[in-house]
Amino acid sequence: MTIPFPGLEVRGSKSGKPIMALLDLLGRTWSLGIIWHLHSGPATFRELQQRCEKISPTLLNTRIKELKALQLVECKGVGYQLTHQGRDLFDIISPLGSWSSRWAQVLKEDSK
Amino acid sequence: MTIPFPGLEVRGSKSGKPIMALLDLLGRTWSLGIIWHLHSGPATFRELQQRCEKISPTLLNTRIKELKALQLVECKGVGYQLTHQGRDLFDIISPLGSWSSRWAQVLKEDSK
DNA sequence: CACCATGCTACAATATTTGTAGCATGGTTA
DNA sequence: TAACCATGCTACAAATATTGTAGCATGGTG
Repeated sequence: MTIPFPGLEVRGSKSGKPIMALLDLLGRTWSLGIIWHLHSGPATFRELQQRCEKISPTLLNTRIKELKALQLVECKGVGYQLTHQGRDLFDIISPLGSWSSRWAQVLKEDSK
Repeated sequence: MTIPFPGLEVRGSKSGKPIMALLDLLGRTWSLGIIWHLHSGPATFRELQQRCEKISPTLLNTRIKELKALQLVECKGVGYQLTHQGRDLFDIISPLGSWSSRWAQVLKEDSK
Protein backbone atom coordinates (compact mmCIF):
# COMPACT_ATOMS: atom_id res chain seq x y z
CA MET A 1 0.00 0.00 0.00
CA THR A 2 1.25 3.43 -0.74
CA ILE A 3 1.55 5.94 2.05
CA PRO A 4 -1.56 8.12 2.22
CA PHE A 5 -0.09 11.58 1.78
CA PRO A 6 -2.53 14.47 1.88
CA GLY A 7 -2.80 15.83 -1.63
CA LEU A 8 -2.56 12.46 -3.30
CA GLU A 9 -5.22 9.96 -4.23
CA VAL A 10 -5.86 7.55 -1.38
CA ARG A 11 -8.10 4.62 -0.69
CA GLY A 12 -11.56 6.06 -0.59
CA SER A 13 -10.95 9.32 -2.36
CA LYS A 14 -9.33 10.84 -5.37
CA SER A 15 -9.86 14.32 -3.99
CA GLY A 16 -6.54 14.71 -2.21
CA LYS A 17 -8.34 16.14 0.81
CA PRO A 18 -6.23 15.81 3.96
CA ILE A 19 -9.07 14.26 5.93
CA MET A 20 -9.34 11.47 3.41
CA ALA A 21 -5.65 10.69 3.67
CA LEU A 22 -6.00 10.68 7.44
CA LEU A 23 -9.03 8.38 7.41
CA ASP A 24 -7.19 6.04 5.08
CA LEU A 25 -4.19 5.98 7.39
CA LEU A 26 -6.14 5.53 10.61
CA GLY A 27 -8.32 2.91 8.96
CA ARG A 28 -5.34 0.67 8.38
CA THR A 29 -4.90 -2.19 10.77
CA TRP A 30 -2.95 -1.18 13.84
CA SER A 31 -2.41 2.49 13.00
CA LEU A 32 -4.70 3.67 15.76
CA GLY A 33 -3.39 1.00 18.09
CA ILE A 34 0.20 2.05 17.59
CA ILE A 35 -0.60 5.69 18.25
CA TRP A 36 -2.64 4.72 21.26
CA HIS A 37 0.05 2.53 22.74
CA LEU A 38 2.85 4.97 22.06
CA HIS A 39 1.11 7.58 24.13
CA SER A 40 2.14 5.82 27.31
CA GLY A 41 5.75 6.61 26.46
CA PRO A 42 8.57 5.81 24.06
CA ALA A 43 9.12 2.19 23.23
CA THR A 44 11.65 0.05 21.45
CA PHE A 45 10.55 -1.95 18.46
CA ARG A 46 10.15 -5.10 20.51
CA GLU A 47 8.40 -3.37 23.34
CA LEU A 48 5.94 -1.74 20.99
CA GLN A 49 5.32 -5.17 19.56
CA GLN A 50 4.45 -6.39 23.03
CA ARG A 51 2.17 -3.48 23.80
CA CYS A 52 0.26 -4.31 20.65
CA GLU A 53 0.08 -7.93 21.81
CA LYS A 54 -0.32 -9.54 18.43
CA ILE A 55 1.10 -7.41 15.68
CA SER A 56 3.53 -9.12 13.34
CA PRO A 57 6.96 -7.52 13.03
CA THR A 58 6.44 -7.20 9.30
CA LEU A 59 3.38 -5.08 9.70
CA LEU A 60 4.69 -3.14 12.65
CA ASN A 61 7.61 -2.08 10.57
CA THR A 62 5.37 -1.14 7.65
CA ARG A 63 3.13 0.97 9.87
CA ILE A 64 6.11 2.61 11.54
CA LYS A 65 7.45 3.63 8.16
CA GLU A 66 4.13 5.17 7.23
CA LEU A 67 3.75 6.97 10.53
CA LYS A 68 7.29 8.28 10.29
CA ALA A 69 6.82 9.47 6.71
CA LEU A 70 3.70 11.28 7.85
CA GLN A 71 5.52 12.77 10.82
CA LEU A 72 3.39 11.28 13.52
CA VAL A 73 6.06 9.02 14.95
CA GLU A 74 9.81 9.42 15.19
CA CYS A 75 12.70 7.29 16.30
CA LYS A 76 15.04 8.97 18.76
CA GLY A 77 17.55 7.62 21.23
CA VAL A 78 14.93 6.27 23.60
CA GLY A 79 13.04 4.41 20.91
CA TYR A 80 9.91 5.14 18.96
CA GLN A 81 7.72 7.95 20.18
CA LEU A 82 4.99 10.30 19.07
CA THR A 83 6.09 13.51 17.40
CA HIS A 84 4.56 16.81 18.36
CA GLN A 85 1.96 16.28 15.67
CA GLY A 86 1.43 12.73 16.80
CA ARG A 87 0.68 13.97 20.31
CA ASP A 88 -1.73 16.53 18.92
CA LEU A 89 -3.52 13.79 17.07
CA PHE A 90 -3.60 11.65 20.18
CA ASP A 91 -5.10 14.50 22.14
CA ILE A 92 -7.99 14.57 19.71
CA ILE A 93 -8.69 10.89 19.90
CA SER A 94 -7.95 10.41 23.58
CA PRO A 95 -11.59 11.00 24.62
CA LEU A 96 -12.32 7.73 22.83
CA GLY A 97 -11.07 6.04 25.97
CA SER A 98 -13.82 7.23 28.26
CA TRP A 99 -16.38 7.32 25.48
CA SER A 100 -15.84 3.65 24.81
CA SER A 101 -16.53 2.79 28.42
CA ARG A 102 -19.89 4.51 28.33
CA TRP A 103 -20.61 2.86 25.01
CA ALA A 104 -19.81 -0.54 26.47
CA GLN A 105 -22.19 0.24 29.33
CA VAL A 106 -25.04 1.00 26.94
CA LEU A 107 -24.41 -2.10 24.88
CA LYS A 108 -24.44 -4.14 28.05
CA GLU A 109 -27.70 -2.63 29.27
CA ASP A 110 -29.36 -3.16 25.93
CA SER A 111 -28.35 -6.78 25.69
CA LYS A 112 -30.25 -7.57 28.86
CA MET B 1 -14.14 -11.11 11.08
CA THR B 2 -16.14 -11.23 14.22
CA ILE B 3 -17.78 -8.08 15.48
CA PRO B 4 -15.57 -6.39 18.08
CA PHE B 5 -17.88 -6.24 21.07
CA PRO B 6 -16.50 -4.61 24.20
CA GLY B 7 -15.89 -7.34 26.71
CA LEU B 8 -14.77 -9.90 24.19
CA GLU B 9 -11.36 -10.68 22.80
CA VAL B 10 -10.66 -8.56 19.74
CA ARG B 11 -7.86 -8.09 17.28
CA GLY B 12 -5.07 -6.56 19.29
CA SER B 13 -6.23 -7.44 22.75
CA LYS B 14 -7.58 -10.23 24.88
CA SER B 15 -8.40 -7.82 27.67
CA GLY B 16 -11.99 -7.08 26.69
CA LYS B 17 -11.35 -3.38 27.31
CA PRO B 18 -13.88 -1.23 25.47
CA ILE B 19 -11.20 0.98 23.95
CA MET B 20 -9.58 -2.04 22.35
CA ALA B 21 -12.84 -3.12 20.77
CA LEU B 22 -13.30 0.41 19.51
CA LEU B 23 -9.81 0.64 18.07
CA ASP B 24 -10.32 -2.70 16.37
CA LEU B 25 -13.59 -1.50 14.87
CA LEU B 26 -12.30 1.88 13.73
CA GLY B 27 -9.16 0.29 12.38
CA ARG B 28 -11.14 -1.77 9.90
CA THR B 29 -11.18 -0.54 6.35
CA TRP B 30 -13.95 1.97 5.78
CA SER B 31 -15.38 2.08 9.31
CA LEU B 32 -14.19 5.60 9.89
CA GLY B 33 -15.11 6.61 6.37
CA ILE B 34 -18.66 5.37 6.75
CA ILE B 35 -19.14 7.23 10.00
CA TRP B 36 -17.57 10.32 8.49
CA HIS B 37 -19.75 10.23 5.40
CA LEU B 38 -22.94 9.49 7.28
CA HIS B 39 -22.53 12.62 9.28
CA SER B 40 -23.65 14.71 6.34
CA GLY B 41 -27.07 13.08 6.61
CA PRO B 42 -28.95 9.83 6.13
CA ALA B 43 -28.21 7.87 3.00
CA THR B 44 -29.55 4.88 1.16
CA PHE B 45 -27.29 1.92 0.62
CA ARG B 46 -26.45 2.99 -2.89
CA GLU B 47 -25.91 6.59 -1.94
CA LEU B 48 -23.60 5.64 0.88
CA GLN B 49 -21.72 3.55 -1.61
CA GLN B 50 -21.27 6.63 -3.75
CA ARG B 51 -20.17 8.83 -0.90
CA CYS B 52 -17.47 6.30 -0.15
CA GLU B 53 -16.46 6.38 -3.80
CA LYS B 54 -14.90 2.96 -4.03
CA ILE B 55 -16.28 0.65 -1.39
CA SER B 56 -17.54 -2.70 -2.64
CA PRO B 57 -21.16 -3.56 -1.79
CA THR B 58 -19.96 -6.70 -0.07
CA LEU B 59 -17.82 -4.81 2.37
CA LEU B 60 -20.25 -1.96 2.81
CA ASN B 61 -22.83 -4.44 3.92
CA THR B 62 -20.40 -6.16 6.25
CA ARG B 63 -19.44 -2.87 7.89
CA ILE B 64 -23.04 -1.77 8.16
CA LYS B 65 -23.88 -4.97 10.00
CA GLU B 66 -21.03 -4.38 12.42
CA LEU B 67 -21.93 -0.74 12.98
CA LYS B 68 -25.56 -1.65 13.52
CA ALA B 69 -24.72 -4.42 15.96
CA LEU B 70 -22.59 -1.93 17.87
CA GLN B 71 -25.36 0.65 17.78
CA LEU B 72 -23.50 3.33 15.93
CA VAL B 73 -25.63 3.18 12.80
CA GLU B 74 -29.28 2.41 12.30
CA CYS B 75 -31.58 1.96 9.36
CA LYS B 76 -34.78 3.96 9.53
CA GLY B 77 -37.24 5.05 6.90
CA VAL B 78 -34.90 7.63 5.39
CA GLY B 79 -32.03 5.21 5.03
CA TYR B 80 -28.90 4.59 7.04
CA GLN B 81 -27.95 7.15 9.64
CA LEU B 82 -25.89 7.62 12.73
CA THR B 83 -27.51 6.70 16.03
CA HIS B 84 -27.26 8.97 19.02
CA GLN B 85 -24.13 7.14 20.03
CA GLY B 86 -22.82 7.33 16.51
CA ARG B 87 -23.22 11.08 16.55
CA ASP B 88 -21.44 11.28 19.88
CA LEU B 89 -18.58 9.34 18.41
CA PHE B 90 -18.53 11.59 15.39
CA ASP B 91 -18.39 14.63 17.61
CA ILE B 92 -15.22 13.29 19.15
CA ILE B 93 -13.50 12.63 15.87
CA SER B 94 -14.82 15.63 13.98
CA PRO B 95 -11.83 17.83 14.92
CA LEU B 96 -9.80 15.50 12.74
CA GLY B 97 -11.12 17.51 9.81
CA SER B 98 -9.40 20.75 10.66
CA TRP B 99 -6.46 19.01 12.28
CA SER B 100 -5.74 17.18 9.05
CA SER B 101 -5.60 20.45 7.15
CA ARG B 102 -2.95 21.85 9.45
CA TRP B 103 -1.10 18.57 9.28
CA ALA B 104 -1.15 18.70 5.48
CA GLN B 105 0.26 22.24 5.70
CA VAL B 106 3.18 21.13 7.84
CA LEU B 107 3.95 18.17 5.61
CA LYS B 108 3.92 20.50 2.64
CA GLU B 109 6.26 23.01 4.28
CA ASP B 110 8.65 20.30 5.34
CA SER B 111 8.84 18.77 1.91
CA LYS B 112 10.18 22.01 0.47
C1' DC C 1 -47.18 -6.34 -17.26
C1' DA C 2 -42.90 -4.00 -18.55
C1' DC C 3 -39.76 -1.01 -16.44
C1' DC C 4 -37.00 0.99 -12.85
C1' DA C 5 -34.40 1.57 -8.61
C1' DT C 6 -33.21 -0.42 -4.52
C1' DG C 7 -30.84 -3.53 -0.98
C1' DC C 8 -28.06 -6.91 -1.13
C1' DT C 9 -25.57 -11.69 -2.30
C1' DA C 10 -22.15 -14.70 -4.95
C1' DC C 11 -17.79 -15.57 -5.95
C1' DA C 12 -13.37 -15.38 -8.11
C1' DA C 13 -9.39 -12.20 -8.24
C1' DT C 14 -6.43 -9.38 -5.63
C1' DA C 15 -4.35 -7.24 -1.65
C1' DT C 16 -3.30 -7.21 3.13
C1' DT C 17 -1.94 -9.35 7.49
C1' DT C 18 -0.04 -13.05 10.20
C1' DG C 19 3.25 -16.26 12.04
C1' DT C 20 7.52 -18.23 12.23
C1' DA C 21 12.15 -18.42 11.39
C1' DG C 22 16.16 -16.21 11.43
C1' DC C 23 19.87 -12.65 9.87
C1' DA C 24 22.82 -8.83 11.07
C1' DT C 25 24.48 -5.62 14.37
C1' DG C 26 26.07 -4.04 18.74
C1' DG C 27 26.78 -4.55 23.32
C1' DT C 28 28.04 -7.57 27.69
C1' DT C 29 30.22 -11.03 30.10
C1' DA C 30 33.42 -15.04 30.76
C1' DT D 1 38.49 -12.84 22.04
C1' DA D 2 34.85 -15.59 21.87
C1' DA D 3 30.52 -17.21 23.42
C1' DC D 4 26.41 -15.03 24.71
C1' DC D 5 22.62 -11.80 24.65
C1' DA D 6 19.03 -8.48 23.00
C1' DT D 7 17.79 -5.61 19.49
C1' DG D 8 15.82 -3.94 14.86
C1' DC D 9 14.26 -5.86 11.24
C1' DT D 10 13.58 -9.01 6.75
C1' DA D 11 11.83 -13.29 4.20
C1' DC D 12 8.23 -15.70 2.76
C1' DA D 13 4.44 -18.82 2.69
C1' DA D 14 -0.18 -19.36 4.78
C1' DA D 15 -4.27 -17.27 6.22
C1' DT D 16 -7.60 -13.42 5.95
C1' DA D 17 -9.70 -9.38 4.23
C1' DT D 18 -11.20 -6.52 0.35
C1' DT D 19 -12.50 -5.57 -4.39
C1' DG D 20 -15.02 -5.81 -8.64
C1' DT D 21 -18.47 -7.47 -11.41
C1' DA D 22 -22.55 -9.70 -12.23
C1' DG D 23 -26.92 -10.27 -11.04
C1' DC D 24 -31.05 -11.79 -7.97
C1' DA D 25 -35.12 -10.52 -5.39
C1' DT D 26 -38.33 -7.11 -3.96
C1' DG D 27 -41.19 -3.14 -4.28
C1' DG D 28 -42.78 0.64 -6.55
C1' DT D 29 -44.68 3.27 -11.17
C1' DG D 30 -46.54 3.94 -15.64
